[in-house]
Amino acid sequence: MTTAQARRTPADRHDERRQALADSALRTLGELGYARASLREIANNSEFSHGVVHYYFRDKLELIVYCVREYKARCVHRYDEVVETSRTPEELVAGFADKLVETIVEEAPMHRLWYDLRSQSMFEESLREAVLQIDQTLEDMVWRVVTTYADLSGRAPAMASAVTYGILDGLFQQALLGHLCDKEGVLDELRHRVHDLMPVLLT
Amino acid sequence: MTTAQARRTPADRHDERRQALADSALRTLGELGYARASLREIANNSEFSHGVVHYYFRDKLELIVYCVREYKARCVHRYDEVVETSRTPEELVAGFADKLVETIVEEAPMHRLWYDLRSQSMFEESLREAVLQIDQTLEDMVWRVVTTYADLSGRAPAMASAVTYGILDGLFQQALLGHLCDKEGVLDELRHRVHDLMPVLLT
DNA sequence: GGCAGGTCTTGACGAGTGTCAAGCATCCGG
DNA sequence: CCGGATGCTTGACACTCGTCAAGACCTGCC
Repeated sequence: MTTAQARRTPADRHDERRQALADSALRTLGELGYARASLREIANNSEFSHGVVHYYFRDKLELIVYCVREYKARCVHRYDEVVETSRTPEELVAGFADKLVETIVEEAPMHRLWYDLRSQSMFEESLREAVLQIDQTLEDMVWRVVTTYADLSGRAPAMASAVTYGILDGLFQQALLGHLCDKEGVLDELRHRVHDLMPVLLT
Repeated sequence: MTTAQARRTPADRHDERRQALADSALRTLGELGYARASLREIANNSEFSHGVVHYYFRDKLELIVYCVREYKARCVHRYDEVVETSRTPEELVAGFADKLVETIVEEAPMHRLWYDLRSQSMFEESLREAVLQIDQTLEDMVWRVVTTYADLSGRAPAMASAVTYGILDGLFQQALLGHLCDKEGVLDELRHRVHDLMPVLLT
């Protein structure tokens, strides 16, 4: 029936457009934030007109949650390569720290959107489920880094997964804010802090 | 001239009303967040009507920045008593951890507002000055706790002030989100985590 | 009392919002 | 070549927003 037999079934086309729309939305959301990104603005930054949103999504919230889940899926394996290729603890720490800095430089809009949404979820219950799910995914991602680091070091993580994530997330958020405020040296500081901190995360 | 000689000079009355309006605004902002707290809603939760805002404040932004600065002034000495009365490191850690938990329970709306504003400042430049200033004040507050803890322990802080703040802020934010999402045991976890973490913050 | 002055309410404005229905375009099977 | 379904645009709706001007209220002084 619906198995992928033909080149491009109508349903595929539908999903493609949905995806394209979500991509545009994500760009606009990263630029303006959750509150100020209107559907008209989102549509303006895409190849569609403002009415089409309700053809592919029930309402604004469904669009945004879809976007953010997509972002999650795209972002969650950002550190996998570092984890897999590192052969020494020093190599992993260096790779991890560099990747964090690179993330801030290249994906600042996406990540300020994430912090925006997480803050909004403290007010809007309808966002909480998606936010908690994504937060868990990020925690798992960090945990993969730290457990690998522990293995390479022949030691064990000193703290629970959530604590480790909370700490690193705090530092990352601080650096992101500093970077967006044009504070000098914030990226190098983050790199050094990660280097200093990682050993502390093991027993 | 303008010295406080009379019972209540007109200028005083003016400031009192300004303050009362700011208090109402702060309550509404804590309830709805930065984006959804309209001037009408703020006025509804006060003894005034919606037009009066522009009598006491130039515009919405001036009102909000005024509110948040007031909040800062009110909140910045929250841990002073713990710092001043503790005679042993254990006492200080326990008092600090309890106070953090108490803050989440009693002042959750104010603090989600703070995180909301800090996120918004990543998008709106007009908020950054105030946000950075408040962030620094919070960092100083945490630093007072940690240096006192170090003194009582006869040791020295292991990390820079900003790192220490970033770490604790990360954990606090995580606990606040969990608390607002009705996650069980989140407050006790925070308490234990602070107990575990504080020794790590010293050399 | 009456008349300023500051204080506050009311109502309106234009701009912007999410949503949706009606209609145009485009494509595909007959 | 046609006709219907699908995809998309346009325009309108009901609403909310920040802002401000016009006037009412109120208070205190002559």
